[in-house]
Amino acid sequence: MEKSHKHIHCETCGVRNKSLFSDFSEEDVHNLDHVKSCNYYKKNQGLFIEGSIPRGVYCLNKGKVKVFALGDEGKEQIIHIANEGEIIGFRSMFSGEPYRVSATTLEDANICFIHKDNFLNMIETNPSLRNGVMRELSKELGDRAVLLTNMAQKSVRERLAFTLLMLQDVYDKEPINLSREDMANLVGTATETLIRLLKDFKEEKFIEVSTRKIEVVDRPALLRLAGGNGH
Amino acid sequence: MEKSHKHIHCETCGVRNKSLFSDFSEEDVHNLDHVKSCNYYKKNQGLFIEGSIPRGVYCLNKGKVKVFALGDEGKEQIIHIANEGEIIGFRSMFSGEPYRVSATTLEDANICFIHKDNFLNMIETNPSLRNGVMRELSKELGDRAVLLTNMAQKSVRERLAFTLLMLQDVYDKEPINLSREDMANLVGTATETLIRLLKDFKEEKFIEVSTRKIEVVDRPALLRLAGGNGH
DNA sequence: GAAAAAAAATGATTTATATCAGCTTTGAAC
DNA sequence: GTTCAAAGCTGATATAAATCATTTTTTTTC
Repeated sequence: MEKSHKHIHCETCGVRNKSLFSDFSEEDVHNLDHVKSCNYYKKNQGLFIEGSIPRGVYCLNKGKVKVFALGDEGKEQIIHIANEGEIIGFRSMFSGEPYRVSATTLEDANICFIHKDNFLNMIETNPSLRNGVMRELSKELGDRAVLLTNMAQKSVRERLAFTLLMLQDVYDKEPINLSREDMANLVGTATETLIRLLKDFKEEKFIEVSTRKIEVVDRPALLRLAGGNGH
Repeated sequence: MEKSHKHIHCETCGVRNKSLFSDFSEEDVHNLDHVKSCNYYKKNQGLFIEGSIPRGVYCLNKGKVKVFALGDEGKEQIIHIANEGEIIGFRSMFSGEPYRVSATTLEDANICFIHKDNFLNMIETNPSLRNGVMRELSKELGDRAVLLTNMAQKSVRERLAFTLLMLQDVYDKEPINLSREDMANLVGTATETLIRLLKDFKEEKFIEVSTRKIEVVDRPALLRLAGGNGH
């Protein structure tokens, strides 16, 4: 169901330069290619879920993945949207705990899997990977402090502006393509509220919307809103 | 102003067993003691502030420290309360960025300082410290996913219950002793709202309050509230 | 120990946002 | 191309929580 035997070679992987494996030696890359496996995932397919035990890490070759926690009423809180080149699932591996979050594809995807033992071994023996991982963990910790502050102190309108800017970066030149529900779960609001605010933003000419696709057309305005006084 | 020359020896430090240095060899401890410096901090004294460049890490020997980010209107969002034995400030060091958060003592404190170079050197050469740091980073990242979800999805009442339980752990057997403003900045609400809810909790016999000190007397009730349906 | 300052508490009012209910459009499946 | 389910949208209403304005209590300072 989820497996494809089409192997993507790390040696020629187009997104490796964006990844934590970017400064691997030729030998390391070869070894990496040897131990990893490649899988094809359909849209909305789960990679792992909260509470289960990590078996390894996932390396995104193609496609985006949402990382989310479940609230008490089962509502998803999206913590992060992972993009091509990103490695996900390594956090819980170091802490030895079960996953604290779940991950699901947002579109059809090619994702490689590296078994825990192999990955931890690479961490031990490869200082540059290790440092990259530590840098990544630290950076994300900082990002989350900002997210938490936004969530606690900003209005939904401000958070939406912030989120749209973030999404624009993730989707790069392409239009943002996310369900309203996912977007609401990212902003931390009700779907209805999100829809109403999107309409406002559209009328205020901050964004352009065609069915579900969204494009940011007035970045400075959103920046102003997201940054400071959006009242 | 902030310096005391009373040196606290790592060899006999009472909280070292709770710290990331707990399984240091005798030699490592001796070396650590040699490179660190000890300082006395008064209540509400800053250790470092958002935007500045990390010079090293801080190891709490005595006293608690609040770690917080500043919102756009200058309101503090408290991210974490660090306790004795904790090492703080190492996150930004790995990412090479300026601090994303600030840290200030909540009470008079003894805090040791380890210079960046020395700390990074220990990380390089001491796998157990390194693994401890990675475990710590990962764990905290998981905690923050939960915090973010709480902030996005729970009511202030539920978050207060959650926060009180957390604070009870931090203060251990002692009563919680935090200003109402700090507590509000931890819960993510207005000070007035926090005060009103504390009154409710007191009337519902979940807590006992004497002036500013708070004791949890009905932990199960708070757990129920914090966990699930607090409406 | 009185005076001043800071923190805590209370009351009244407003408002942003959730919730509920119904309607419409879109895209998928046959 | 028609049918059906899911996603998107709109309107009405309720409410949790912020804000503003005072008052009271506690803590600090001289």
